[in-house]
Amino acid sequence: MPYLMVQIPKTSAPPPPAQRSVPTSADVARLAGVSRATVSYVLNNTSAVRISEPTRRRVHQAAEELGYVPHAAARSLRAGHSRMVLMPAPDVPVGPLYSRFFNELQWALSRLEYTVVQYGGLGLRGDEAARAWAELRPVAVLAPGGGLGPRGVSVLKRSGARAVVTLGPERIEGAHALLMDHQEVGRSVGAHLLARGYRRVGVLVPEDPGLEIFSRPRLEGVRQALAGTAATVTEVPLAYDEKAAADLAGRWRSLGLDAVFAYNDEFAMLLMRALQDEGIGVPDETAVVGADDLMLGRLLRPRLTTVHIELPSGRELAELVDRAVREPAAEPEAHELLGAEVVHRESS
Amino acid sequence: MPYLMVQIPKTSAPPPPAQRSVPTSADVARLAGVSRATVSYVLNNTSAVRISEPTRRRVHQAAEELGYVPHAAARSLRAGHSRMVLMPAPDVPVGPLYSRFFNELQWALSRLEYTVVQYGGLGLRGDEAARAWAELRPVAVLAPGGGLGPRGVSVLKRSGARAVVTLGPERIEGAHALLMDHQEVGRSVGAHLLARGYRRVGVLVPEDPGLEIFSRPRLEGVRQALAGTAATVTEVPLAYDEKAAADLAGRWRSLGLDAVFAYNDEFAMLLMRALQDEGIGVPDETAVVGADDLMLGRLLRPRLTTVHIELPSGRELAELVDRAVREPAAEPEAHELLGAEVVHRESS
DNA sequence: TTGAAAGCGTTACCAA
DNA sequence: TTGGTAACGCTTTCAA
Repeated sequence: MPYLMVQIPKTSAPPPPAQRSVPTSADVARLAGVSRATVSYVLNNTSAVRISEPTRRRVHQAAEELGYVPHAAARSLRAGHSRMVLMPAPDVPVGPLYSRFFNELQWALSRLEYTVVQYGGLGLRGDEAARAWAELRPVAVLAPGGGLGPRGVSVLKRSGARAVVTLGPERIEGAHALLMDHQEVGRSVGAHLLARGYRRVGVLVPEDPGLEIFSRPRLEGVRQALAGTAATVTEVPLAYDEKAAADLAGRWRSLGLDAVFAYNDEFAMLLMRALQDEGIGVPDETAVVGADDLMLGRLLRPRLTTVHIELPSGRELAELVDRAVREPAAEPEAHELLGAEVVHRESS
Repeated sequence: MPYLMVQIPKTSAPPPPAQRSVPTSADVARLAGVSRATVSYVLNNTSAVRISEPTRRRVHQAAEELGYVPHAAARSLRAGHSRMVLMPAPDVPVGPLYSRFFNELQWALSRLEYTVVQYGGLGLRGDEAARAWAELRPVAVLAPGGGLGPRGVSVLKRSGARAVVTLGPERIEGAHALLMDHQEVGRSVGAHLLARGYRRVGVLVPEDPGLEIFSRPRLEGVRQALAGTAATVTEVPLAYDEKAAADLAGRWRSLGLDAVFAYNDEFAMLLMRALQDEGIGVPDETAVVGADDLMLGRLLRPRLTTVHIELPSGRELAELVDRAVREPAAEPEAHELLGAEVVHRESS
């Protein structure tokens, strides 16, 4: 941000207080009695040039003594590129499923010598955010859909990103797409309920707006699966809150539903408890289905029917990113990578 | 690329090929027919210099047309400092409590105009990691304890970090400390169980080694609370796994415990279900206490006694970081910031 | 009001 | 085997 650059030099002019200035490769060179070039050769193990063993030692020792650490910005400025893969930090607390997936991906990218960085620019929307990311000149950007549009992708590519990969429901022009179609989750639940003879299906929709990107498609998927049948779909908003659940359970019978898709396992647990406290039998009076196949679903009584969501391994994704970086001209790939399968247990 | 510089000035007609090289402020200057300095003045709203309105417009338009985005590395290289706050990305899937805390902190730091970056260097340990972080020349580093030692702190400070803040059980020389003493969690549980007359206390310890930094102190806390009393403490390892829990429940009675602290609410749920399936009454035969005060504890029957953990607001922490950055010479502060309080429900 | 030039820390080319 | 030097993109004096 421009005004930021104006603010700083005034207020915090840096007269090194109790802090010696940061050692540079020139300092190392001086202490070792060699040139900066030699320092660079030694510290980077440049194979094109041979440096004598005594010199190497002197350089290493000098670097050690000064606590020299190379300056990444200077290096990538000089090199004209970096190995940074940027992903925006999630702005909502994210479940164990997604969290594990991200970790695996991060690990796999590290193995391929990329530096993974999660950028926490929480105020920024869409193209604003893309601009902020572009300032860091990442070699690749991995962004959840929703925020990023074709303009954002274009900004990133023009600023040197060799690969832009979106995770989300739809393809974005110019970007590789990892399609995660949560409608598929809803569809599988719809089909399951239909097959088991349920006809008046409720779908819980969390009131937290941050979850809409998941909840809307899941709802829509149920609608699709039941379209053209005798079954009806009722949207039921619910906050993740004991009181709200109890209220809902109190007027549950008036809704006249024989089954409900509870968005995910945690909401399912919340609702199921409230229904049971109200004396409503699960699954006899109302079937309950969750999603995400968390441990807790197996621990409930009745055991929770849920949707197992299969994500690809982090390694595969890391390889996609790597391929895209190496072949930036290639046509963007689109991968459908969300497998949804109902795990039938006792609650439906 | 140089040859581009040669091409343009002659024709000055920009027929944009597929993938041009990244536009710089020099390109903007050329297109707008001004100097690079002027571009910088305009784009940064430098108040010290007056630029005519027509010139401003030309510059802005040229920047827009080229899709110019400033190069953060070059900027901070020149400026000699950045506003980047670095924190290592967590290497284990982390619970909702910690996750919410981090999000809040991130948001608060953004409000103070810091750029928050989570660095995902998963292979690195201790001082290795500190070196990698130092390469990015962050103005502040916020790191969970465990990994970082005094040497790491020193590396970071020598490389220009004006504040190093650790989150963890102990103070590290030279760094500000946000002390999160999980022993306190164990102590409060120990005191609670003792007061309610339990004498043979088991403590569940997750087998996942990533959780040791939390589980060890919690166990130790229980030991402390029960030291010098007639009560005994038994360490009970358990994997987060249905089968393991069932096995444990199968030999539960042979352990001769009348109460168990289950590490956290999720393990408590796992164990409680296994005990109940085995016909072991909770709390009559064995009391169960969790920790973290998650929603799910309220939904269990019997309702789960747990430990509510109070973390400070992200805003306060952000302000501590900001203060530390502005006054790097100041004595490192240490804040005790984990409040633990037992929430008594029905399972104990 | 604008422009020329220096310099931030690196690395790579070309000489010595 | 080593050293000088230019260049990466940007901001900021100092001059015009």
